[in-house]
Amino acid sequence: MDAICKCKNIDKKELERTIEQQPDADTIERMSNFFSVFGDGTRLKILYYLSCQELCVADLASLVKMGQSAVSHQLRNLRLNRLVKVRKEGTTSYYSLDDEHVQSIFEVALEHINEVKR
Amino acid sequence: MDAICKCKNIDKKELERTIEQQPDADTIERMSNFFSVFGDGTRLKILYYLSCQELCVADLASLVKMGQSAVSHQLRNLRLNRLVKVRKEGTTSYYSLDDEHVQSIFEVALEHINEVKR
DNA sequence: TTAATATATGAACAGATATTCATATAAGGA
DNA sequence: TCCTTATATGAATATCTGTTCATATATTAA
Repeated sequence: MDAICKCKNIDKKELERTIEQQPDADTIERMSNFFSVFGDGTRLKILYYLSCQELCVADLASLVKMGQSAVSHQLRNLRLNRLVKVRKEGTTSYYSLDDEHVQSIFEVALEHINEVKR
Repeated sequence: MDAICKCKNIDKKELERTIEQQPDADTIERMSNFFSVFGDGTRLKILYYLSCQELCVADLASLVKMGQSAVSHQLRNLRLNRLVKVRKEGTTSYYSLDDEHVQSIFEVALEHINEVKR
């Protein structure tokens, strides 16, 4: 503990609790991975559009003004992270949200950026 | 609109509303930027430790098991994004959280990754 | 079967990002 | 003043990530 805390003014009892209760490496990795998914404009737009209604790849591509391939890659990312799901009908794939947390995540982020508006 | 929606089964009235109400480019950029900050394990750990108590750079470095420089760079990032603030005392800098959303953000993320546990 | 359409995916490339290293700044003590 | 300590920061580097391009797969129509 001495090796860890060289500063005065630090509550060492509190620090012990902090270390005991710290999230394990796996949790940290899952969390950072989860947030990284939201850390890209294209994916945010896709999630926004899908929060309104189910849409096919071609429509999403024209909505986000990006190539079909790029959108398809991003949808794969979102699918692997369990944020969207697919429904196939003939050759077209209809995507929709697969997580009810997306809305609340968006709300907290909007609160933050609105407070920080410079 | 025809150029946008080539698929059947799409509610075009809803699509119009979706486009009208879509967040502007600036908002999208701020949001993705905000989430990117949380998309890194080192920063997540720092935020966790600071959610327990104010800490100096050296202590944070030994807690996250990383060099002083790396931590300092990340603290700068967090500071620029208004997530932490500094208090100087002599040569040491004490960092603490500067945003009450951090807790709620963490909670939503934990809910998600706990549901997705594979 | 052949052609057309919708989507998926591997490879390549460009741009972004985290860490390290070296060094600068700045305060306090000897 | 000189030395030590705590932190900050610019540059370099290695890694990661998003997009594009080319192509594969699969379904439907002719």
